[in-house]
Amino acid sequence: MGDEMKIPQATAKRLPLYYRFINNLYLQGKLRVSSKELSDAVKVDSATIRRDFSYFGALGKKGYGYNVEHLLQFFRRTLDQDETTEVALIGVGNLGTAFLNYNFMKNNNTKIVVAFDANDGLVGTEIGGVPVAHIDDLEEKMGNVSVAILTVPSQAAQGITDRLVERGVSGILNFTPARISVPPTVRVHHIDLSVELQSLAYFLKHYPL
Amino acid sequence: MGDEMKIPQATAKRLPLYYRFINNLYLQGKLRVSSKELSDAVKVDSATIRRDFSYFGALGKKGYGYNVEHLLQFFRRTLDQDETTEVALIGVGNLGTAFLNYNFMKNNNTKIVVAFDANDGLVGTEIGGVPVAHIDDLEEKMGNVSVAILTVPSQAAQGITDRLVERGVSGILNFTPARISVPPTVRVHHIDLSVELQSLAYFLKHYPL
DNA sequence: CAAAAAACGTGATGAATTTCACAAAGTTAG
DNA sequence: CTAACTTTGTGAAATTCATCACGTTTTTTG
Repeated sequence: MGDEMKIPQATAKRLPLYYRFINNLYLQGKLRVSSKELSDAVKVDSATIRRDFSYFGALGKKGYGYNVEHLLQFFRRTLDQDETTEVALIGVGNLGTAFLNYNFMKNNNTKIVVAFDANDGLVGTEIGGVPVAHIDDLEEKMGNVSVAILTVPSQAAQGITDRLVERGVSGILNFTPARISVPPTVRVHHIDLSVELQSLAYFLKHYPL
Repeated sequence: MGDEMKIPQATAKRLPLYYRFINNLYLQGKLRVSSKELSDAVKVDSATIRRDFSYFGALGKKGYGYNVEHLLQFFRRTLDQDETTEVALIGVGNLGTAFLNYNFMKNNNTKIVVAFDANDGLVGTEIGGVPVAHIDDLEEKMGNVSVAILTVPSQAAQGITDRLVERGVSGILNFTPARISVPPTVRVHHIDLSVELQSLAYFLKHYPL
């Protein structure tokens, strides 16, 4: 729990990525892997990988590399893969539906357990195995999920956010273009698809490789 | 064109965000805005905003703030809003369909002009006004788009990428979990939904706010 | 008009992150 | 067993980025 609180955020953001690739290697039956091989796979500099791993102690062996199974077990523990985080999805539009059908993160530690929408035609149905409830019943039916995925129209974002926060949600993955306001105890990650596309276009024009 | 090449990447990534909010202000009829107000709206520290703007010269006036119209025109020019970047979308699954219907970036400088899929049932149809072609006809029908959105199954990612690169694409927005390999002249932005959700969960457990 | 308030632009600082580069330790081949 | 090779883990340097704090300029108020 209250482990070493000194793992850099940049490192923490890469952990799930490492986990997935190590899992792939394991499924492929690979026994060992070097930071260089892993680097080719995840496209992160090998020195960065070694540095990242080193925050957790000496996971590898000099001249050998890393034992895949050992590494996998370590990451499973570290990322709490055994304990599932329950997630609610708000807004079953195009994007929301995609996530539900995606059967998001089948092999991961997060699971969408309930969805909400204002459209009466959807309420009561199941999409991707997830029941859809009416947004008016949010407080009543969201249980005690602590994470929400927000895929509502941007005008609705702040209102819904306030209700989620009120209800005790502590993490929000915000796919709306709106920048939502939350108390300092709530963490928000923005994924702004239009900004991503535009900034890619900007980089192409102004930062030729 | 060959402007000042010294704009920090972190700044460049925020430009589209600034643009959108300034545009909102303009549509609301606001005439002026301070870095503090903008900061509240986009959730970026006001000093950071002033610093970002300063890379482009003195856009504001002391004691007054920034003139919204002037700022908007400046950003429109800087982000090449007048010149539309044509984009191809590969993979009309749940996520791809969502983007097409999203009518992505109506008011922006990027536009999906063609989509591709292997499903014969989709080929020939239009989704969100975008024609869907068969993936086998990729080379023939993609025109000279320079940016592609990749929403295919991860197994197909590298193969399609190679074809895109061969065809001259210089930017890829990759929504698959695969880390694709490209020549150094091609820019890839990864948006890894599962990593985003997992890292949010990790932060919540290990970095209490 | 004068004083007070607002707000920019930026030097300086500090924090976070990446990368270099190499000693130390282990592995492999003959 | 020895020599050659591999690869880690990490000090130190380099880079990138965010934030502070304040002089300066302009606006606003009385």
